[in-house]
Amino acid sequence: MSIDNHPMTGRFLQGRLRHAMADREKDLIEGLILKTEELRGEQLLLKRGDFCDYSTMLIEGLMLRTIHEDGRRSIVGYQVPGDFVDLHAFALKRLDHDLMVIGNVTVGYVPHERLNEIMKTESHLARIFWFSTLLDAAIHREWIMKSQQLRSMGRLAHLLAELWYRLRMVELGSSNGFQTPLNQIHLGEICGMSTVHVNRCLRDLREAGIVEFRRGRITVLDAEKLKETARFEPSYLYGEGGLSVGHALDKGAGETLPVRRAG
Amino acid sequence: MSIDNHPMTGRFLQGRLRHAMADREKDLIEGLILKTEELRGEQLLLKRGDFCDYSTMLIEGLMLRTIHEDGRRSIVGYQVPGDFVDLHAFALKRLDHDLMVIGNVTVGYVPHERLNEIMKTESHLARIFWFSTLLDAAIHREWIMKSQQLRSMGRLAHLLAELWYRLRMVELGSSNGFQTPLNQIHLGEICGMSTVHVNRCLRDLREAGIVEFRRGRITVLDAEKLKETARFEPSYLYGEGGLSVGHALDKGAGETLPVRRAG
DNA sequence: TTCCCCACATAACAAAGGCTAAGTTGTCCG
DNA sequence: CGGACAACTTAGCCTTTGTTATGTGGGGAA
Repeated sequence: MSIDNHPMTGRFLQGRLRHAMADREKDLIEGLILKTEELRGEQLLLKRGDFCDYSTMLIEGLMLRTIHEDGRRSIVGYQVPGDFVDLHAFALKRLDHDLMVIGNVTVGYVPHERLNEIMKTESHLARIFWFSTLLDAAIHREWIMKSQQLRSMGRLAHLLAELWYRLRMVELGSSNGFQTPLNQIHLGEICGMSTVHVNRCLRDLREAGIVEFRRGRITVLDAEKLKETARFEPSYLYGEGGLSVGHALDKGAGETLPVRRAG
Repeated sequence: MSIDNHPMTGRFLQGRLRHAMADREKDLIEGLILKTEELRGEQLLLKRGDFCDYSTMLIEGLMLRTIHEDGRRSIVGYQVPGDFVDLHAFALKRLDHDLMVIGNVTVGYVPHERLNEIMKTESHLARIFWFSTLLDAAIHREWIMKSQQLRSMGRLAHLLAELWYRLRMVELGSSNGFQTPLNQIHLGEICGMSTVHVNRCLRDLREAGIVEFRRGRITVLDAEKLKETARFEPSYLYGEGGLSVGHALDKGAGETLPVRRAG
């Protein structure tokens, strides 16, 4: 297994830039976690606007980024195990959205003072951390594009495909599906559609032999059709072999290529 | 005027954290720009997946972040003067989307080797740069929420309200409107709706006495109604007086508050 | 076991928005 | 001054999606 010997942070950037970190750096990250906490059910972890001088690493379970407006909730992102969830808070100090946990969750807390110390001396790690926050932004952009281009069934399929892919990147989920604490209301809050319509689309996906949702258990019936329905193209997740190949953050990579322009 | 004596970068983080930078730091940033270029019309500046070892500061005009899929174009973000456009490329090295210029644009190029040098010695500036990329992510999240919560007229109103606000943050636009190179096709590509429907919504907005779009000239007829229709709440832009008050990136701010949790 | 509750499921109607197909207007260019 | 072109405008029809209402089913608590 590749969760190596880091029980808390072994999934951090797994499948992406984990290979670009030296063992010494992985140890440093592991040492950042001051304490861990187990939570269950659906609860608020951090509220929009709260001052915050620690960050959170998600160790087990699922977390949601939510925004409440006019009494209605939106889910603008989610995080899977291994994600450094609110590294944002380190640079922004106040979040523009809420963080919620859902299901059975284990989180690790990282005080910003420890991060500060490390960032001063470890410039490569600082870049890695920055990189990891930019991954979230890339996912945001994909969501924006999908909301513009796909009808509801495609958006729903895309969410399921992405979730499956992200879980498998960190060695969760299986080749024929995965488990999730999300219900149909959550799916609607993520895809921007009514619960009734989520249900309609799930029925269509099931009857088309693509994917089945049953009380938190997602069974992928036809991975190829799912990918097609969702127009899922995972390069935006910057996995190994994708856009990040030959990445400048790799251990010891030089940066000597000349400036060039496209077009 | 507050564009101070930095002709290229004087708008960088204006209205947000510019006040948190020392004059010495502003000089450093100004010195980053190797050369500038003027462009006009609608053209591709950087293509998805291209390797890239410089970043771009937008000095004048408008830039778009676009993603093409199945022959259809999506606009997933835009930048206004003063924005450090693809600082992302510094950390990611390859972009997951295209960058386009539109209208009459002046850009400044910043080689990554210069950025590298500065980041090593100037940890405060490094944090400022990180902060500025997180601002883009916050905007992405707001767009996601708006796409989930608002119908087409609201989304269109939100775009116009945000653009107006962001331009005014950097002392562009006026109290009753602004000029933009965007046409109704672009508006549709941003809001995820057909051009025909953009036109319908613009008519509705005009007839409701809210805002008027006429060949690149936006006239705000009733700022209050616009804000209301768009449910526009600008705190996500982290302007002065908003979420970033008492910000830890302020010059010389200490970071001594205790860890606390919300909820 | 039985009840209760929450998540899931379906139907019928209404509203929003996509698509096609024409116009119309303004601007630039010869 | 007239033609060409791009941006804008409107109408009509049809699909997608929201809304309201109501029914079903399975798991946990008493």
